[in-house]
Amino acid sequence: MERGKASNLYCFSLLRVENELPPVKEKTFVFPGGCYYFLPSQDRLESNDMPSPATHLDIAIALPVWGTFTYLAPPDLLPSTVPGRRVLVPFGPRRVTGYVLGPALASPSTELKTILDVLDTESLFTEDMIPFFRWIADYYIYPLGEVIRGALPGGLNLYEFNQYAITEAACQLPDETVLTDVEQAVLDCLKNGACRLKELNTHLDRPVPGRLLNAMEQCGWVSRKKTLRGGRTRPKRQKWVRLVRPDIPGERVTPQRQTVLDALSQNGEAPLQQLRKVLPNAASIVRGMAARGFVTVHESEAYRDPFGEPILPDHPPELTPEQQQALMDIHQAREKGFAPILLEGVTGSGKTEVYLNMVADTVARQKTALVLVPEIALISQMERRFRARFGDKIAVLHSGLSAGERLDQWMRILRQEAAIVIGARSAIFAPLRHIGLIVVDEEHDPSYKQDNNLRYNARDLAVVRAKQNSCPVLLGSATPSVQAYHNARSGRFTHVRMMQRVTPQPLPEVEIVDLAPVRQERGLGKHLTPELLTAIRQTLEKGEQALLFLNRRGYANYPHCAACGTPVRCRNCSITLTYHRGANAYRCHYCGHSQAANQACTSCGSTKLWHFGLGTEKLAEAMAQFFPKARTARMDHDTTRRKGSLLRILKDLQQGTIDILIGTQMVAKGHDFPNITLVGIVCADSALNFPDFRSSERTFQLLAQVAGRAGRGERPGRVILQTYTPDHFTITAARQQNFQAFYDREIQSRNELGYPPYSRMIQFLITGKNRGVVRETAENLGATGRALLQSDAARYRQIAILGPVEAALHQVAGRFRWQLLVKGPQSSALNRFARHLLQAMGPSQGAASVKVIVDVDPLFMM
DNA sequence: AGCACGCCGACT
DNA sequence: GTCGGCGTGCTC
Repeated sequence: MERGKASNLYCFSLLRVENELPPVKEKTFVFPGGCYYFLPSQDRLESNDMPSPATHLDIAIALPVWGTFTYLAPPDLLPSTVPGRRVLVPFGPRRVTGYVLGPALASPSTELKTILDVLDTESLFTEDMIPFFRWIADYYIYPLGEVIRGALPGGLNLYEFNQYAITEAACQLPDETVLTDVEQAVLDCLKNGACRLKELNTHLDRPVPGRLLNAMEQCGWVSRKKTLRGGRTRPKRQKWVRLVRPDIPGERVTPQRQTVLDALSQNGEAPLQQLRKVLPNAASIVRGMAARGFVTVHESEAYRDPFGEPILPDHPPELTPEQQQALMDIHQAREKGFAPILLEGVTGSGKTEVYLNMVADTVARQKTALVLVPEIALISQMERRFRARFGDKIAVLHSGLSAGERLDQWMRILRQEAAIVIGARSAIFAPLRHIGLIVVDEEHDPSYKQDNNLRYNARDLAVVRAKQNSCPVLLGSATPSVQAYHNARSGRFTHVRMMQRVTPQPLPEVEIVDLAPVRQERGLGKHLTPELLTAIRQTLEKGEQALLFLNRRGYANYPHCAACGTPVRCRNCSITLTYHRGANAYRCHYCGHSQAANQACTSCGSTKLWHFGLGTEKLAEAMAQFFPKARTARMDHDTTRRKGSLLRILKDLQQGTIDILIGTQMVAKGHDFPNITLVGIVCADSALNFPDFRSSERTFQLLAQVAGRAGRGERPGRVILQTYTPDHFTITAARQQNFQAFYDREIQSRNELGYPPYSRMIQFLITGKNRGVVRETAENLGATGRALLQSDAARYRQIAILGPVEAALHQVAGRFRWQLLVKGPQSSALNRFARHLLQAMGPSQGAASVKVIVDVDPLFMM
């Protein structure tokens, strides 16, 4: 209990980190590989107690640099330097974008520079988000300016670069001028237009030394100009045409003009865009009419609309007693202000209706609500239900939006034109004011974890943001994460349960089929047992739908030479390629590398290649063979990449034009498939043996979720689960859909091994193109860390270092990977140790070509 | 991140 | 002797 208390993933102890971390007073330094480290600017702050004048502002720079910077606001700009707005500031030799955080607390001893311009007329984030950003920067050990830049819509910032152009003189050089190859190449390239040094490098396909350009500048061949770039994302301006008078004496009303007048007669005004639809040359007609006084034209900001067709309003259904009870429990918990609540509800128990109810209540209290959904695919479903209930109060934020649409949604939220935000993990940064509720649907879903740049977990941040805003946060799942459940069990989270389905159907019956007897079969018989095939046949005969789950896309994942057995490997990664029959190509699912499939074995030259291993593509083909009359469809990353294709599949499924749906984990995620009565899990344990302590947890969640897709409609469901390890506790618990049984077993082993939630972890991922140097740096990091533990044994008493080891995927996209794991019961001490270690590594101890990535609370450790 | 500077080894 | 590679430090 004691240890559990300290180790909790997002309990209050984590929320204290902010205060526990004293400003660290070491010097700034850059970590090997430019992966910046350390540390805040406090060390250069004067220790005088004088508050700085009101003209001194605290600015976060939108670059990977540590600390914030103090700038002077000139009198004319001072009134507009409001927190949340962006400013253009001189930074070293160039001008860059910064974010106003507020007045500076103290002044640095160096001479201050002055803000050059304010880039926004309204703030891009609210003032109460600043502590949130600071918390994130501290906790995830990431530069504050980069945190903010990542949170805001992209493509807004301005940065200055040197831009080089060819001069007149260089164009008319006398023939006898002797130029080196590089010089000639540079001049030739610049003849196509001025560009940056970086662009020059890519054009010429070799690094051009900056000094060469300086020399060429001296000769008068090239000129250098500092140029601002960026700011490509902008609000959309729309032209409106307004009717002034329909007839003017002496002016002819031509048929075309009449068309315009008719179009305007209804509302008195219309967007020019709309007039174009009835009159293709409306622009020129309108221009003439405006000149003669028929109409006026004005511009205003327009929102780009990411929503699809309009939706009919719906009425809240009558709640089940269980839902009513859940709502009462939630309301009771929210009395306290901040209240983390785990809503554990079996698949089909109607959690969404509870969310809708809570959001309605929140909006009625004049507060706003944030709803997080794991994937874009699920957002459209959630969005439709919310729009049916709340109309245009909804804003959406996800990666499927264009940069412009994203900006527009952002501004609607800021201007309080949308009180409810639905989005994927990045929506945790939505600039809502007066947040009254945060909902995290499918709380356990690993896609809440961002796995590049700032490696945050939106579910954890939801709890932090709720805490900072004193509001409830509702984490919903049928298969809660071990961490969340642990919190619920220990009383830190309010635990609300819904264990019955809304429909009359009970949870489906799960039959386990052992794959061992068919292991020796050749071809498809290895993967498809008679039991499964019979069940599919019976389902089809009854005119019902079947879902086959196979967590592997493509055709075959183990292509190899028939003659010598050499597998077809990715040239950039330590992995075999997957054969995709549709594209007739081998593809790497890690780096995206693709090569044509008509190639010979690299080892023996044989052109006969076998495509072993079963992917969704091959499974779909097999179903077409076994059941020629059945209509099959695939739902995976490959078939849903195009916008709208997922909706198409879902619609076909609903209309009954699909009999067998084959899908990857995508089908496990919360979709409502009312007519599916059979779920076949082709291989339940494919993910069970991953070298990751969470593999059981993920497997259980996946199996229970997929099984939950069966029998959500009128007829009862049935699940066939094929496995090589029928006795594994994960499989038996998934069979009964008994989360409790799974959890009891899993939490015990976590405790014994000291894994989360009984400890916290920070992973250092060391990558680089030179295998030896990566290894050296990793070993160096480990040795430095161990030395540090010894030198400050009292402070770091409970911290353990694991590794370094070569990563399970030891090469991805041409970069070799090593990892080092640090583990300890307290997040604050661990955080401090990680910073200390990075700092101790110093800039000289690792080659610059090696990057060290810090991953706090890592989720995947491959 | 991008820029400037300064150190080395390999060439005229 | 320089040229040009690259590592290092700094940005209010």
